[in-house]
Amino acid sequence: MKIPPVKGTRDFYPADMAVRNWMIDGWKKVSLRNGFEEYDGPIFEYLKMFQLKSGDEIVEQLFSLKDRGGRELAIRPEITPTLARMVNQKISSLPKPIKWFSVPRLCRAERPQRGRLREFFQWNIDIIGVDDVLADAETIFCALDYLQEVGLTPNDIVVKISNRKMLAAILQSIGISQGELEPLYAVLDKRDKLPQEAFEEMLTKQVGDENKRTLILKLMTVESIEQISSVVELSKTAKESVDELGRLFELLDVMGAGDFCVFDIGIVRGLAYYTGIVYEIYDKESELRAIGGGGRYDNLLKQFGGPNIPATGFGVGDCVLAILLEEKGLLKPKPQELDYFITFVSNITFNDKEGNIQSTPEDEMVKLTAKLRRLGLKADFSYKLTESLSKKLKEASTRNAQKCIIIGEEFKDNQLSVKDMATGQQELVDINKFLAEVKLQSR
RNA sequence: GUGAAAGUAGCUCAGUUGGUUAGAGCACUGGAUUGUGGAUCCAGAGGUCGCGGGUUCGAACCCCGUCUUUCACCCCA
Repeated sequence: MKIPPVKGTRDFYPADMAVRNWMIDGWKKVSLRNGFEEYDGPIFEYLKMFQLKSGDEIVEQLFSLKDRGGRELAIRPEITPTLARMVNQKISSLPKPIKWFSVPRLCRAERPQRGRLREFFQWNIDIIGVDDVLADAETIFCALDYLQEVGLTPNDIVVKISNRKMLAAILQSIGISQGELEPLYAVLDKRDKLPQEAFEEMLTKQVGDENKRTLILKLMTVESIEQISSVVELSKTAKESVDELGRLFELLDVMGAGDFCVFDIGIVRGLAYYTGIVYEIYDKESELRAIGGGGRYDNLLKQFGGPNIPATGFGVGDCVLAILLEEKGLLKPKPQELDYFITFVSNITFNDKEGNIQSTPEDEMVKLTAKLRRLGLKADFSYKLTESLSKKLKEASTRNAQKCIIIGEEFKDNQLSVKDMATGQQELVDINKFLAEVKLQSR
């Protein structure tokens, strides 16, 4: 019986695995050089943990199960709640700020589409315990540090940034009540995702008052921070958060990442828990869904039963990123290589003075391969039964061997033929000398 | 979860109005070449035409269902 792979999952064949490892290794390398430490949690948690943050409708979007003890569990659709729990548990003993990263494997029971699968990897970076907008700048820098590392430029991607605190303050000064904010965010978040007409229709349903609506529509057209004050008069809080946004762009400039970043008042993020700076990273043509996004979530740890501690962070999924890098020709995983590929010539034996067979070339091949492996080198041999050396050299080529060793007649004089596969040059080397040199090389 | 389109070899695709044994390129295996790779040539293997049912003398082709993928919604933590 043939069993197909599950909807929305991927099989990682060696070539795919090379891509996945290349990407994740890059994330880890950049995280570490930006001063973040790696953490991870369990792949499933209590279902309640995800309901707490996002409500009941989210239950439909995740894979849940009941264990034999009747516990309601769910496979993690995100790692932030786990992070909150882990930090809360040790909050008093952890030095601040907490700069942690993770590359969790996540599952969401959504309908798969291009760039969105049911199982994926997500690079997460968080800074906990810093109020300063510098922390937001640092997380954005870190994301860009990686994206630049793999070759993306301001011509390829853009970070669209806004401030929820600012939006809240302005909307409240227009006359939108606290309770209306949340559903209104959901509408405003759609500005770039819907045709203008559909957007205005949604807005009309949400905001009955025409004067307010006109102001909001006008506000949503501003293209720079400076323009905001020309549309509405800023309250004290609004002015502070506009300044905060200004300071963020200053810092991003100072860090040399300013070319990637723009202000975009349409960035709201659907999620309820964001409290300040919010941003999303897109491909320049906006052909794909968001590459990643994040922002400040100052209330989340408290919501998970911890102290009132500010936090900011982002997530970048592997699916959209892989599509973008593929399109740009920037997907360059290292091919699997061998240091040595060991072959032998058939139809000879190695005899003692009396003519008794002491060993065969095949045994010598296995012996040498084992020795090289024990010395820490990547070494392999052919399982082909063919006597054709040609075929074995061909295999050495396809295996990306740097050097090919041939055990033949010259082995009787303790010599190996060592062929450099890149230059095609071949030399006779004394076997003991060869092993001594390899030993030095492997240190 | 709703609506739409697509599905032929490992990959990219051809396949005439429904007509005999479903093809090509790349990749793979063997040989040309029993001590020399990447090239070339020859050969081989690989298919229940996504799956199930129906119409028909006859189905890769038409109809229904289903699965998967993609697109538009919902959602996007």
